[in-house]
This record gives sequence, structure tokens and C-alpha cells, in this order.
Amino acid sequence: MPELPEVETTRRGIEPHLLNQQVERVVVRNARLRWPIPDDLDVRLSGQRFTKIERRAKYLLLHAEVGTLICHLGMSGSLRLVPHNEPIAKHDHVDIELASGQMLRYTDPRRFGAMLWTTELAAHPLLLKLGPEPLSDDFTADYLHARLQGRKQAIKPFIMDNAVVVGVGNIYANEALFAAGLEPRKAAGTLSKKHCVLLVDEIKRILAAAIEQGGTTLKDFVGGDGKPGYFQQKLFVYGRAGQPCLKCGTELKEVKLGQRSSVYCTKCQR
DNA sequence: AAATATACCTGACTGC
DNA sequence: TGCAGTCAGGTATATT
Repeated sequence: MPELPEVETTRRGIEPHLLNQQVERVVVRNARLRWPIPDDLDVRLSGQRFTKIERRAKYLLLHAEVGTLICHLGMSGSLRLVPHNEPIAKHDHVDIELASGQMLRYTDPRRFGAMLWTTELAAHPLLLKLGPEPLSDDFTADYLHARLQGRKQAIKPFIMDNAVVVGVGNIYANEALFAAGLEPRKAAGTLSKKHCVLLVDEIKRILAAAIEQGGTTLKDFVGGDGKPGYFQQKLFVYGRAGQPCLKCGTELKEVKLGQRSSVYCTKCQR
């Protein structure tokens, strides 16, 4: 379940193997992802070199000389580099064969991911409505406070809204709210500026720590399974419903918010 | 306009 | 052992 830290780790892992590499061929074995992979992807991409590997939200943007490959790992996707003769496993849907003798392989059991092609990235509808990057200077307490004015929605789904801030998935939303001492159901519009300072700081801190830990698994992107895996970050609340709060010992409670499980401490979070 | 529900998919797990 | 059922989760899209 790649969250933003896993996607960023993937970007850093594949980038050195892709830059200036020419694509020889693209093999699509199963085009049925969240949206169909374009039929002509092979024609569009073959012969081009990759010039830059970016991340925006949880989208990986593989810039080529003319056009950009937009990749999303969905829930279960991964990208890794393997030799051209690597055996094909069940969910290996796409291979991007490079002149280096390696290929970028996309694997995705649940097929929630995406692989699209665009020559007009700035105008792409998937990227148009995205809020600021959580780790950028654009994501501040002032910004969050301004955005949540008048909003009655619970704060947890609010910070998981990509139009507000990108890349805060369920795990990190739960953890950040715990760290900030905020109850997940608290109406967004009732947060004070101080609450926003706390929450923004914790989102940044937790995401940054996870990315830092991901750096230790970069070697896995070549030849290995390519999965950064679960960062060994300590989870205080996610997946711990019914267990004692690690700060105060109170039994952690679970509620559903927007169909998403939310775990919190009734004593530490108000 | 804002809030909420739905669809997509399959591995892992639970209960019979 | 196997089968049916449930859950998880990102996010675009539909519905209220």
C-alpha cells in the first residue's frame, strides 16, 4: 500500500537507472489498470530517453524527450529494475525495456494503479486539482487554517482530501492526528491556528521520517523485489484498535470515517 | 458547494 | 481441505 513515502522512495530508487536511458520497447501484458494503458504506449515511448523522474502527490512522472509517462502505484503496485530475461510472474503487467539491458517492470496484483501517457502534462486533469505537497513550504499552518474555515467535515477526511494537501493516506492521517492530539472526528472548521501548527508539523515530521527510513531500502530496486515494504516506523494507533495507547494506556478506539478506519485515543486526542 | 457514497480489484484472513 | 464472505485502501466519479 504505497503511501507518499514509498512513492518517493521508488522515485529515488529508479531514477539513477532511468536517466538518459533509451527505451527499446514497451511490453504490456495486461492493460487493464484503473484506466486502460494506452494501446500505442510502445509506439509513443520507444526510442526516447528519460530526462527527469519526478513525483507529484503519489504520481510518478517519468519525463521522456517528448511526453511524460504518468504512473500511479495504486494500492499494491511496484516498479523495479530487472534484467531483460527476468522470468514473468503472475502480476507483472508492464515491462519498459531499456538499452542498458535492464527493464523497468510494473507489478500490481490489485490493478488499482495507472500508467498513462501525456504530451501536455501541465494540463492533465489528474494533476490539475491537486493541493500543495505536504513537505513543501506551500503547506503551512496559515494555509491549512485558511482552507478549513467554515468546513464541518471531520478533520481526518479533510486532510486526506487531495485538493487540500496531497499524499496523506489513511495510515499517516491516523498517526499525524494522534501525534497532534486531535480527535479524528473533530470538525475541520473548529481547529485553531495552534491546532493547525501542530497538525502541519506532525504531518511533515512523520512523512519526512518515513522517507528517510525508505532510503535504507534503495538497493532493493535493482534485481530485488522492488518493494520498499513497510517502513519500520513505529505506528502509535494505526492497526492498534483495542490495544492500549502507547502514551497513556487507555484502550484505543476505532470508528469509521468516510469508510476508512480511524483509530484514536479518547484521552490523548480531543 | 460541500459532504458522502460508490466503484475498481485481489490477497489475506475468518468462519463454517 | 475448501468454500464463501469480509476487509483493506487511493482516488475519480456519481449522488445526495
